[in-house]
Amino acid sequence: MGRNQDIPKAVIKRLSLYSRVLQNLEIKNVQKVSSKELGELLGVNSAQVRKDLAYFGQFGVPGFGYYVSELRSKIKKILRTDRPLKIGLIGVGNLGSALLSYTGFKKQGFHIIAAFDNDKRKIGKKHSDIIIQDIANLEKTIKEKGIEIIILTVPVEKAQEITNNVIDTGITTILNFVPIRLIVPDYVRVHYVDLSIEIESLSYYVK
Amino acid sequence: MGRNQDIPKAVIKRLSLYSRVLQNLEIKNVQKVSSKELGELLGVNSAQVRKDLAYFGQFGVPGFGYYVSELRSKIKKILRTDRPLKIGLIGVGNLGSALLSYTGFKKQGFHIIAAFDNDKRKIGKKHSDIIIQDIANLEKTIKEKGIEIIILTVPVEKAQEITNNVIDTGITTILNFVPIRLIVPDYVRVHYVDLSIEIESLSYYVK
DNA sequence: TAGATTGTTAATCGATTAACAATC
DNA sequence: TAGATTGTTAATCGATTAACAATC
Repeated sequence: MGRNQDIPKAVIKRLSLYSRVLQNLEIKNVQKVSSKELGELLGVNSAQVRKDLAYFGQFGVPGFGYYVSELRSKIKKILRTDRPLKIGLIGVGNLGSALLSYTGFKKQGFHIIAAFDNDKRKIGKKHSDIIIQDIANLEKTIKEKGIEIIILTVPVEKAQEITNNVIDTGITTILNFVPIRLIVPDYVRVHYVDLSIEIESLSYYVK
Repeated sequence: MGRNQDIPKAVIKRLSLYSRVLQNLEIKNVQKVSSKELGELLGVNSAQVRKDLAYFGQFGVPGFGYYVSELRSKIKKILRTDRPLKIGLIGVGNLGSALLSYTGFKKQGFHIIAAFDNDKRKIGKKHSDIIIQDIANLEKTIKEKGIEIIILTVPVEKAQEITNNVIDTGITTILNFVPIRLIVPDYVRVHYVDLSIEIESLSYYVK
């Protein structure tokens, strides 16, 4: 399972961006694209596009460029988004319930298939086609449904404890919206989305 | 107004993180902190902490460290979050309304003071203490209320057009949740929060 | 074939880390 | 004073970009 840990995180993020741009080109029925064009659409250098792809193999035709849909499907395979991703969400508060109903995920083929909370008033209620479950069922449901990624939108005070529980179930990939640095073992990957930090660092650039 | 454009974006983001960690230390009544301790709390090298701060001046006491609350207030001054930030939000859909009621912003002292939509059914309705306004009033309200930052949560198809309108009002800082690269003049700063890209790049690390 | 663009190596650039004199 | 930690310069590391032979 230990996949090439040595590929820079920035490369993986750009791969996702390439994938989306290629999707847009596909919709427009564009057949071919060069690294130069792809780079321009994303604001990155053409050499970087080629180098990013070179980490994973050879996908282009010298003198020609890349076949749009072929490249896209290969990138999706690399990212493993060539199949439905099984996502669970913990903490159905403001942000959590917004993410549950966020159509942007569905558009990209990402489906949240389970949601958990500890609030008795929420448990059992239906939200965007899924029934909110008691967090006590976390391990059972994660295993039954084969959930691979957990989105964390719980209160700060509970975040570390719940993270520990999540890791105990065998989950290794977490998207954390809670403004706290989680302590996790090396093999667990946490990506942080910190809305306040985004605002605060934008503030510096206010004219 | 042209502030030091040459300070790396990563430094500004870390500054926001330092600020939050210092806030937590303040709450715990910790008086002093060294660059080593601060670095450990954030997973960065102590030399980096010192170097980041050195961009802006000398804040420490050799042989001693930094006074927690003094350092924090100086960082807040640099980031200009030592005063209430005036934020407007455009697009009161799922994500937009979640951000309106997101308590995390308020906790950090960031207040969304205006929200806009073009849906007649939403306009005039109250949401988290603010009345949703017609987007036709964008320029007027931004100027009247002195809004400095715009959060964009509109549908993809309208994002570029609305961005153009926003820029026409004189706004130069945008937090964009719409999964599209916005075309803006050089003096405008756009930060992107792209939830699908976060999921897609996490997918690569699924075991 | 001539033209174009890839894949890849070498050069450059920038950011991170180490080291240490200055100093509290 | 001795010990500790800053601020800053120099060394290292890694990522980006340029250049070009290979090749369609």
